[in-house]
Amino acid sequence: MLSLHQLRCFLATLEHGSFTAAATALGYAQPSISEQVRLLEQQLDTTLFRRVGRGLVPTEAARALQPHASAALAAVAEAGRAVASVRELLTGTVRFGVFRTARFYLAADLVADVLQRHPGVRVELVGQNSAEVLEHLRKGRLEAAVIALPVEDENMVVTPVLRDELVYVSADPARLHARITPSDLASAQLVLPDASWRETDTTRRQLAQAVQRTGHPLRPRIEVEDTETALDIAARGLADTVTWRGVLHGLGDRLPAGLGWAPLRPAMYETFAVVHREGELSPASRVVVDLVTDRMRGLDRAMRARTA
Amino acid sequence: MLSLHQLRCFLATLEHGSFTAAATALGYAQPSISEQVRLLEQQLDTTLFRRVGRGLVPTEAARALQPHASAALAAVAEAGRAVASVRELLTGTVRFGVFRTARFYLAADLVADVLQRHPGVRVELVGQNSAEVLEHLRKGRLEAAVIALPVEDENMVVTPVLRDELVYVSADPARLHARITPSDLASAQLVLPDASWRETDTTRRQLAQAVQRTGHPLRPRIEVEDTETALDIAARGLADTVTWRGVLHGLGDRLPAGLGWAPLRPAMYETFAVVHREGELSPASRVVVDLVTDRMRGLDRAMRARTA
DNA sequence: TAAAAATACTCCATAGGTATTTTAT
DNA sequence: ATAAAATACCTATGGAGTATTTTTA
Repeated sequence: MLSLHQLRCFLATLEHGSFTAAATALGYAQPSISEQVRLLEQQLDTTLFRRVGRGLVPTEAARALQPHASAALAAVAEAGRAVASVRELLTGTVRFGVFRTARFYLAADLVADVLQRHPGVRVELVGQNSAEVLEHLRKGRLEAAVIALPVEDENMVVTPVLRDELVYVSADPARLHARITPSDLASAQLVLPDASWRETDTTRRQLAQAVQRTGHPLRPRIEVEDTETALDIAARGLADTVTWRGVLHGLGDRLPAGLGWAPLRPAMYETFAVVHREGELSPASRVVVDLVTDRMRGLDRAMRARTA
Repeated sequence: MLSLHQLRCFLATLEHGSFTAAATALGYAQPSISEQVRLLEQQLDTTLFRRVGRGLVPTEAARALQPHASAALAAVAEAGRAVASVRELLTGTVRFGVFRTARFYLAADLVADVLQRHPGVRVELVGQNSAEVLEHLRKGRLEAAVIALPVEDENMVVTPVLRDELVYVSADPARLHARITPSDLASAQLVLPDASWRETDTTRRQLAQAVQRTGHPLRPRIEVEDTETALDIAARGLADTVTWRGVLHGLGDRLPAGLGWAPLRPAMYETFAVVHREGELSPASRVVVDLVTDRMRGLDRAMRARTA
């Protein structure tokens, strides 16, 4: 089969007019070049240079070959550049898995950070739910992510970055007087998010377990997908809900008016961690992992400070 | 340096999703493929496939590489096709050297023959004079030609194909009564072609030698480049000229009216030969060489028959 | 348990070198 | 006599194989 090396030797010979000159230009010995061209001629079953005296004259076949040989070498050079440009984060896509409510914690700031450092890249933050994202990590479709623990997989590198507390949210101040117990939850009219993931979602399972111990099932009156929808419904007084302090913190003054919150007792926590497979991370993922770790840890400190 | 083989292995792996499948498709053993991809990754300093479980997941770098790898392979395939197409005379240029008056012998028929057999090719019939064409052959700029002898070069394969006789041409029947001797030539008012080549042209030299022996120089009254111009001038009665019987034969009824001819005594001959360098001829030249040899030999027989 | 990648190793083709010869200017 | 290609021969790299081990679904 033809080789790029043969084409390189051929083009150098064509350009410089002799094997000797081509050899000098390419940094080889003359016999090496003439051998490569000979092989090329053999494989193409044609003469590329007439050996006339001590010179070479390109044939018609050589003229026909030239542009395609150049194109092949150019494509390979371009291939190298394209890969380098992805490697150096000048182009390409940076993909990162996130838990659904990550937008309340990282919001657009993460994307802004990435784009500022690497203006050429595309960014994809994917993930509907921690369990789903973990599955993507396992299958190799995602390289790294920030999700809720637990992650029971010894092939994953898990770096906890933020511990958050679950709180009870209601539009009715009366319902917020006391600290909320599992039996309060069992009797409450609740609206809960993550309808599609209720079986696997870790928060749901924690809640369900706590309520279960009171002898009652966890039966939310309303189920929706989105946390903000649940908060909107709670703000209308249609039901109460449960969410992370980090969400309320992240929403800030965009929190629907009239809502208040109270802690659960016993307290329920969720820990978020940056997770990726063992082994080398791509430069792109490395960048996002570092940024997310920083941001989430900073947020963790900020929230703990507010509690203290 | 990157190799086409690596790119082929990479693309097959990308397409089939595993080294094993790629190896089967390409007809190699699995370790050979994974080794090639490993080398490619090393040379590009990037990971192309994440080894996840017993499967492979292409990275962003792999996606960036793919189109360029395909382009390189396509260019190489195209290179092979282009060369083959020249080799098979489907495209490309057929170049052949001819003496200046060849058009009277071969005319457009040769070109018609070539184009009929090989409709895709370009044809170039080049040459102003046998001496110039021989120089082109020596320098390798031409592969084959039909020119006037002598060809004194042991590296050339010389195949005589037609012997032609020089004749005296005049518009004045009185000057054609006798057979023309060198002293007649010496005293005649002559128009001769090949003005630019008078030093090297073999016919000129033959004529000059014969006239020289009478003690006079050959001093044509008029010199032009083109044979037909010389004949036109002769037809106007401005001077007599000398040309080949083959020219008159080739012109047929396109010979300017009023011209007649007479043989020279002693007779002077010129032999035309197909000439090419020793060694393999390209298929294109082979075709033209064969066609020209056939046509010229046929013409030679026809002209001898007319003389007998 | 099955399927795929990785590893270890052996073998051989070939790229590349040096030295020399041939050829043509 | 010079400059270039061709030839001869040697070495080392690396591509391809088989056999085996490791990993994971």
